[in-house]
Amino acid sequence: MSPFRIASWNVNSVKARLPHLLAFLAAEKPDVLCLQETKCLESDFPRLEIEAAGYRVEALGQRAYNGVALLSLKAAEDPLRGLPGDPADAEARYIEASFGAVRVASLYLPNGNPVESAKFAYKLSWMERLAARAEALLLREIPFVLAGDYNVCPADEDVYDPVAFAGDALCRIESRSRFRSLLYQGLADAFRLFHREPHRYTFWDYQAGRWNRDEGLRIDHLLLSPDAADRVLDCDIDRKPRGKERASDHTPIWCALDLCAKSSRKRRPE
DNA sequence: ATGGTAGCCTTGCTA
Repeated sequence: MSPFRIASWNVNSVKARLPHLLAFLAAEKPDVLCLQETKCLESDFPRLEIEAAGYRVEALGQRAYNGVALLSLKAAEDPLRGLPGDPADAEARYIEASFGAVRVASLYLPNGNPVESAKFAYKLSWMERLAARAEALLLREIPFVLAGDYNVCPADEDVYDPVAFAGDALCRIESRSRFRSLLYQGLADAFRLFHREPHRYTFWDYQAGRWNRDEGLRIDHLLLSPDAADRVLDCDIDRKPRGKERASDHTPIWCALDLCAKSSRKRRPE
């Protein structure tokens, strides 16, 4: 059986990016594509065009900002819309569903700038809710992937100018320590399982020619549960979509899982 | 050099 491929892409408006999105689906044919910053209500989602390309749509949206979705060749099962832990949080930043044996989340973590504002506190509390969700999923002992725009550069080597970004919410120690906590819980940063080199980015600001100078940030991540990490075959960043005209400021990251592989992982006792 | 760009049912906000 061929590998199960999962990609994640912050498209910065699914309507503005529809031609590039359809081209990516046709060229790469991922089993699941996680989208962030769709920036539209579910009722405005370009569902017909995506379904005509052979993909199912599970979306959580709001007007103008945020918005996440799961596009998949096979139907999503048992979807969860919204990150648990705060009933007052109305921002459309998390959607999760099962696709056969693997569970996948598409998440758009709050940016958190400026750090003096309530936005930073919201970011940190959102990360703690994500950790709680990860713990609940880990107890299931299933392969799962938490994919998306984390708005966290895990280390200085993931930033083109770490000095300039030292105080930025994407690089602050509070953000990095919470990201590391997810790893200490048992999740694996899929990209770093296969690539040790510094300065590999997933985002380049539209301003100041950052793309042409390859001055970017690594903020889009695929975090794998132990049972997913046991089965991962490869992971990489696909820079091609960022080089197009009218591109998103982010480019896709993907991984391939061998779901037929047996895990040798010891189960927790009953 | 306090700019620059892109997308949003916009005239500022978010990134």
